[in-house]
Amino acid sequence: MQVTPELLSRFTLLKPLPREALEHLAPHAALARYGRRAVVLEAGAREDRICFLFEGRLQGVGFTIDGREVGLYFVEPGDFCGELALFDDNPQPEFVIATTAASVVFVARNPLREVMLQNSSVSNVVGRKLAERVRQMTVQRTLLGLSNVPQRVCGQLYLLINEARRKDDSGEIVNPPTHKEIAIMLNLSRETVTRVFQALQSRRIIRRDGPGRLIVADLASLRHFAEGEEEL
Amino acid sequence: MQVTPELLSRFTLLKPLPREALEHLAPHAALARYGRRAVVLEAGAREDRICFLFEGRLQGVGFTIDGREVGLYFVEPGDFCGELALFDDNPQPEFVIATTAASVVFVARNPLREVMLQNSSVSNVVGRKLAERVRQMTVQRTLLGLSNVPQRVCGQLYLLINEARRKDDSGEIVNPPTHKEIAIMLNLSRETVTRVFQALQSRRIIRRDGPGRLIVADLASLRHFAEGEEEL
DNA sequence: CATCTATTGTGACTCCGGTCACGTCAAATT
DNA sequence: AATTTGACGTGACCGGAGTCACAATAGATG
Repeated sequence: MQVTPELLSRFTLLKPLPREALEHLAPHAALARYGRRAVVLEAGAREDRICFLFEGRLQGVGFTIDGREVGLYFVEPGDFCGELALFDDNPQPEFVIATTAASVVFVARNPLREVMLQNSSVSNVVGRKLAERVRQMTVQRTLLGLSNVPQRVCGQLYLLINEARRKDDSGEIVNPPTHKEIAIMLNLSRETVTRVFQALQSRRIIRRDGPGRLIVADLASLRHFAEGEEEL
Repeated sequence: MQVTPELLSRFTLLKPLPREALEHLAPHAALARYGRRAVVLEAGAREDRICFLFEGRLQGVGFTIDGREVGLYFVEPGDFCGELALFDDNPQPEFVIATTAASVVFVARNPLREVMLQNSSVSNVVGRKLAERVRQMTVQRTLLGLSNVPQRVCGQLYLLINEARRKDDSGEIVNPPTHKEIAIMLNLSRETVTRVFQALQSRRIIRRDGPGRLIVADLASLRHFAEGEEEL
């Protein structure tokens, strides 16, 4: 499907690009839709395109030798993934899977790489974004160091809100990940996540609102638990 | 202390640089020595220099809210750290600590950034290196997904050998990390790591050789355990 | 509407790694 | 040489998360 420069400019990464660069990229971009659980990027493959998420939610997923799933990161609308292909020709290290129905824009690697190299301000943006991902991974890894498991879950929830947008004292997460998807991010079993969610719901800290919305009613309390100032 | 272009060119990152670039950088470089446990880079600080490790071993370390140490990565001689400062002005996300006495070369951020931007082949190299770090973190995170703990330790040992150099069927690790330093990489207690090491030693798979050398006598067996084909 | 499938909810049991409390040992420091 | 320090070694105990099994939903799908 045809992609317009306007569509491309709606992504924060591409927004600062000059008009001409966007027009150069548009012919090499394509829109795609995926159903829940579909594989968007394949691990081990030499992907020749970068994936920009328009709507839905993606998750980077790895697999241990014994077949256990490992959650690496979530991709929120407006963000992108598979950007390692811009830097070298090594294969994509992890799978990227749609956790909900999702629509994405693929941009071919080489044209984007050209734009990046020609325009130094652009390579700055891409580099910054990659650096940001490293920071994100560092935070996520640090979460795993928490020995108190409910604390870990609260911390993850808190991160999820920040990745979306956070209002004053409450937040909502659209297309929230399933318990299992959260569990693999935190090296926990699905049941444990369920139990923590139950505890949070009974304390009116979180609440489900229909199918695709999770509402954090009491963000302050959530942060308390995430920071270990109070035990669940 | 004064640093020569020759010294700089001994680092794999800087090796491909043209002579003139190295001469441009040399005046902005300084050699430094650190004792064991010294802090080389400070978390939260806006470090204005990149750290190249000449000899010794460094470890990236984070801290959880409850004060627990989290091991993020090891830095081997020839490698570097603190490179995020090349991409943006955000603070260094984690501490970097010398796990052994170490000598490092600091290169000021701005001159290196200039060299990187002027010479597109250089920014390629730096970008590749950052991408490689993301892959490394992904592998490390995947290790944590293993439910079998001895397997996790063997996998880490195997990574440590690869980061150094690996010979046919045995390898050695100079300046091996302490049990505690390995433990925080794997979300384990120091005692657990000790017990696994004991098991590996009694099976003649690993062996200590003096203070600063750990010898992997049977690399094939180590890999077996790392891949879960045999249980410890 | 009926059926099927995936997600969520919940209890019981087990086990294994953390914690604690030591002891040992080697290396650095005085 | 004596002392101190930090790393390594090891046992006993215990708690808590994984696992298993199953029920109850809720969404998809025909």
